Amino acid sequence: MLTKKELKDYCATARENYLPHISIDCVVFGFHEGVLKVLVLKVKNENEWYLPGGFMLKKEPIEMAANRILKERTGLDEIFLQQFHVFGDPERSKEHFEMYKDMLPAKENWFTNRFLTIGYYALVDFCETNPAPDQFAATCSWRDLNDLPEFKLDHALILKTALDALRLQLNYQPIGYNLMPKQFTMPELQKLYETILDKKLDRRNFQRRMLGFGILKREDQPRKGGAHKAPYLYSFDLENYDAALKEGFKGGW
Amino acid sequence: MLTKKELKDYCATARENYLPHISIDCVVFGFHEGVLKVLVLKVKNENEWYLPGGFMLKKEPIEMAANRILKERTGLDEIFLQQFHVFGDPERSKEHFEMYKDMLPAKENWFTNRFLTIGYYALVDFCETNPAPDQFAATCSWRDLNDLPEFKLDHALILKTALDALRLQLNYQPIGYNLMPKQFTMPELQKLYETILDKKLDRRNFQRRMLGFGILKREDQPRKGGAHKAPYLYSFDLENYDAALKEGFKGGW
DNA sequence: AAATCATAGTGTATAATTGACACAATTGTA
DNA sequence: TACAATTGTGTCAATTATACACTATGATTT
Repeated sequence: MLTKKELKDYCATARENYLPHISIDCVVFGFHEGVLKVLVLKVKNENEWYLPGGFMLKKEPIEMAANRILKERTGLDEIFLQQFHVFGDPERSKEHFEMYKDMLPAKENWFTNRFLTIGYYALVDFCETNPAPDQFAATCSWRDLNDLPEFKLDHALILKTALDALRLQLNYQPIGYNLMPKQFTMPELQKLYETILDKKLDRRNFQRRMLGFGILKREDQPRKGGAHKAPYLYSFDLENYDAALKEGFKGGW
Repeated sequence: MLTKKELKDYCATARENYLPHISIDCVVFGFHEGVLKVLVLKVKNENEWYLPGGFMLKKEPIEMAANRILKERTGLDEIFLQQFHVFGDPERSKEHFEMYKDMLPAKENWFTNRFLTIGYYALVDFCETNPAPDQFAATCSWRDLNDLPEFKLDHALILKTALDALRLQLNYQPIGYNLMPKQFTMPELQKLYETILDKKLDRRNFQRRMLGFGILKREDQPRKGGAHKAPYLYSFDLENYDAALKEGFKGGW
C-alpha cells in the first residue's frame, strides 16, 4: 500500500502517461531444476502479492507494452509473449479501490478507475533473468508453482488461466525456446513437458515424437558430468521452430 | 460518417455511459445452405463496412457487453461467445480519427480516443437471427465468407483472426450447438465442418468420429423430403456437449 | 407397379500412429 | 573392476486414421 504522497505522485504520472482503464499482467513462467516457477512481486512492507503488471503508454502497442513491462521486471528482451485473455470483471480491482479511495479524490485517483487487464504469459530461461523489483515492490522473485502466495485482486485466476492456456498451447505449438537454455538434453526437455502437464511421459515415445516435429538439432558434443552415459545436447532449429509456431502441430498429448 | 450534430450527440452519450478506450467487436458466424456467413454492417449513405461492435458500459462485465451488443444486432440471446484476441495497434482507429477530428474538439470527441478492441466470435443459427441495423447502420446483413466487402479499420484482420481461432477450436472443442438448428442430420453437420475447414471430409469417418465424441443424440424420427433415403435427425446432448466444451477433445482434424 | 435417381447408412481391410516395454551402452564412483 | 545411474535405441501390440464399396430407402419418372 502506498503512502498518500506516493499515491498522489504516482497518480499524476500515471494519468499523464498511461491509457486509463487498461492494464497488462504477465504470468512469467520459468523452469529450473525440474520445477515450474512463476515470477511474483511482493509489495514493500506488506504481505501483498501480485503478478508483475503495469500500464500501457498512451501510444504504445499492446505487445510492446507487455515486452516493456517484462523487461523492466526481468531484464529479458525479445521473449515469446502470448496474449491469452482479457479479464474484465467490474469488481476485479475492488481491493485497490477500497484501499485508496479515501486517500485521494476520485477525479485524480488512478486507482478508483475500473481496469480491464490483458493477460500475457511468457516462457523464459530461469537462469538468464534478473528479477528486479520496481519502486513499489520490495521483492520480485521466483516461486514454485505449487508453493504460491495468496495473490491480491484476481491474480490467482489470471495465473490459473495462463497455465491452462499454456497446456493447451503444448498441443499445437512448440514451446521451450525461451524457456530452455540454448543447449539442453532430451531428458531436460521432457522434464519441462512433464512439469507443465503435471504427468509422467514415456522417455522413448517422447523422444520419437519430439524429433518427429523436426524442430530440434542434435549438437556434436554430448553433455558430460553425471555418473552415467553422457546425453546428447540439442538446440532448437529456429527456422523450423518459428514455422511450427505459425503452422501448428497436428496431434496432442 | 456522422453529421456534426449526430456526432456531438453521440459523443455526449458515449462519454457518459461507456468506458473510454475500449470497444468490442463481434464476428458473428452463421451457416446457411452450406455456406459460412458473417454478419456485417453498412453505414447509412456510405460505402463503409464494419463488423458489429460497440462499447462497454462503465460497470458492465465484458462478457455481458459482448452479449448485449450481439443481442442488439441480431436479437439472439444466450449464445456461445468466445473471446479470442485484443487488437491494440495505436493506429488502428486512425480512419475514424481522421474522419471526425475536425468536427469536434478533441476533448469532447469520442472518436479521437485511441481504442483497443476486444474480439469475440459467435456461432449462431442463421435462421433464428433478425439482423437489425442500429441508428448508424443502414443495413445489417449476412455476407458469404468468400464475398466480403472491404472493411473499415482493422476489421478484416479481426475477421481473419476469428476464423483462425474458430478453426483451432474445432480441434479441441465441440462446436455447432448455436450454429445448427435444434435438429439436424449428420450430412448437414458435416457440411458445417467442411465449410469451416474449407475441405472435404469423408462421410463415414466423419460420422464415426463425431459419434465417438458422445455429444450427439439420435432422434426417433428421420427427416423426410428429398428424393432419397431419409436421414436420421440428431440433436446435441447438452450435458455432454457442455462437458466437452470444458474438458476439450483429444485429437484434431 | 416398376425402374430409376439421389443420397443415406454401414463395415472392412490397410496403413499410420501411439503406447508399452527391455536391453545394451556409457560415465563416474566405490 | 564391479556397480550405480541414466542414456540411447528398437520392437511388438493396440489403437486410430484412412480409404474405399455396397446396400437401403424415399421420391420421381415411366
